[in-house]
Amino acid sequence: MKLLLIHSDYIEYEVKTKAIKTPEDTTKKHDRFEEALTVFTAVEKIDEKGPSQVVKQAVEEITKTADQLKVRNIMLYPYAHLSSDLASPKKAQEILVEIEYELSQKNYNVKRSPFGWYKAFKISCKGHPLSELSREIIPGKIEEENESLKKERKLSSYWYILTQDGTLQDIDKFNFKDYNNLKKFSFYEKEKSRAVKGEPAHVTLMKKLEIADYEPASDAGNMRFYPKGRFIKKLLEQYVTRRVVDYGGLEVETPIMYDMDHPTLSKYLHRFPARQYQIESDKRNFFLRFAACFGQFLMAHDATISYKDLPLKIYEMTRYSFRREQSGELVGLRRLRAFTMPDVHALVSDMNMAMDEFKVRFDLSLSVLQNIGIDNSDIEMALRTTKDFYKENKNFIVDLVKKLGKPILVEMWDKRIFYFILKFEFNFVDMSDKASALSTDQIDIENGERYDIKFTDKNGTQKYPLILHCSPSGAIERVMYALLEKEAKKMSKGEKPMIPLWLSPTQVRFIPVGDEFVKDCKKYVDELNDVSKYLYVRADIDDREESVSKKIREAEQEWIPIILVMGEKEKEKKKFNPRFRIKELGDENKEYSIKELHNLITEKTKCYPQEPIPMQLYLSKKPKFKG
RNA sequence: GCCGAUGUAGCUUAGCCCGGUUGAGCGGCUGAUUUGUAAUCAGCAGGUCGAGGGUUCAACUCCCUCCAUCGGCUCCA
Repeated sequence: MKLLLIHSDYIEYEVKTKAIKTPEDTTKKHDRFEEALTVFTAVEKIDEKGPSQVVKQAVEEITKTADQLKVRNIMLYPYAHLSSDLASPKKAQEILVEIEYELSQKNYNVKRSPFGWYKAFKISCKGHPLSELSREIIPGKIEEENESLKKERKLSSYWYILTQDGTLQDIDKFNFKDYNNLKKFSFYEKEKSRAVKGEPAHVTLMKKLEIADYEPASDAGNMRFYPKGRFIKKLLEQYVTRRVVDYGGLEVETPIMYDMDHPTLSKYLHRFPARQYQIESDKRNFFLRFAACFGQFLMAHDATISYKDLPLKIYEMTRYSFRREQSGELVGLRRLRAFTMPDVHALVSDMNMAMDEFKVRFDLSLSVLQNIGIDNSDIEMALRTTKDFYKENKNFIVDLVKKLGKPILVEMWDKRIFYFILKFEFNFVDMSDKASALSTDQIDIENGERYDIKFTDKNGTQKYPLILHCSPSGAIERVMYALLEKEAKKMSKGEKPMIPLWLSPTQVRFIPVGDEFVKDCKKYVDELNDVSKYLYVRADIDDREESVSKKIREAEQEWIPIILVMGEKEKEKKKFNPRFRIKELGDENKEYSIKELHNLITEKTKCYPQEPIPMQLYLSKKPKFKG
């Protein structure tokens, strides 16, 4: 709804001719109001979604202004020309009558000029700074509708556990004995003594390891990343992007903000009006994207696509996507208001192609997570679909469960409520028994048409494609959260935590026993990187004037995977007795030459992105970002 | 957003119940030590006690409001 409020000496009108087919009945052809706040109003299309909300917000705005101006007289004046996207006359009139009623209940003297007529009017504006105000009202939460949607979903939603052999069991009947995490995920149940655990494990770790931190100068849920955190995030981004490009994704870049009034977007947008950041720029309003869908769909809308081009895969690593989650929901790297999200859509011709592609992307997601360092035992799968789809495609679905190799949670609806017909998620269950989705893929059967995306089929006819939405890893920050929580679990069992070798900012630390060995360390660091110009071994040197044991202690606390002490012995033999953080890395009782260490490391990291060390070579020149 | 808890130096924290010039460890700086596989020693600097208001002769301490963080709830296309 658009409002134009004018503090007037008087407002006067005269009814002339009909402006619409069935205008409001009126006997009064002429009226005048002295010392009134004249409120020109235009009810818009989107107001129809939440009429009661709009009335409430409009009344608030009007009374606020009236009280400020100390005015008791209010003239409501329908004025269609304030907007180009008007509500139906019937609805508009209802809303205006409702506003009139509410205002009169609050003891204002209210007049309303008749709806649907051309009128001549005269107005005298007082002209002081507050005398002319315009307001835009967008219905807030569409509460009633959300409620009913929720209820409907609850009523028609059924929960099962599906095992590899294809048995579908009611969730209450399933024996969870060997499936503790699935149980936690399925019931999201509370364990006995959870009182006052302090902040989540990964939050403590992300600060301690100088990965990421809260930024008080920004909005909550917008993080700062220190050099080490940025580095880990960069490598994850690169790795996921590489895998999607190998799969055939065409990487694009699209804007982070979009016009709220764009006809296609606004429909989609107003289903979830309370969730975006909004930006006002000149006279236009923009929202920050909450997914990569818009940009890619708008691009696909303008593209010329043949059936031969399908499946067509479009990809973007969104830095960032924005969602204004409720403040209480935000936690560390798990749930943010600004996050980095890989999003690959696939346009397909029909359901058969959709299902084939779904399988491919299922494998891709599983493999991406595994290679990152999150394997099958760390995740629980959920699958959501309708009863009919399940019945018709049972074998297809059971095949997915076989691939995962353990039972999954299934949610089924009587009829389709959302835009997708089939969706899978891989969920991570953390130290506090919270579950969060990582990878996901959906078969969307609505948005091809909604965005008017077309392809030409064999016969030359134009068709709407189905669209798959996939994030093969989930949000990158959330992947970091999962990796940290996974290590926290290890720590609680008394095991040493470690960032996967390919992600460790420092892989090797040299500790010279005295000043005179610093230059030898430098020589070896260079040697480690001279073997190949395409493979990096990230090494640094602790040249500070501290005791050897203190330097080792600190390297251990920094989770450095390989620690090498450099002294007379090593200089002579050209061999090291490394401290390996975990036994999978190497044998502590063996001596290693630089060449052997190089091979050991690159063997484990060569299929991952290669980047040099993101920090100073010498620890004496490294600042502390935290603590 | 709702309910509860917390906020003291860059970090971790003592003091607050019962009002009377904030105390320490780590880190930083300076000096000594030149170190062989998880903390070398000494000195120095560093605090509008989250912000604003109130009560009081006097507030880190008691009261109110706000902000931030944590936990729970709700929520998570």
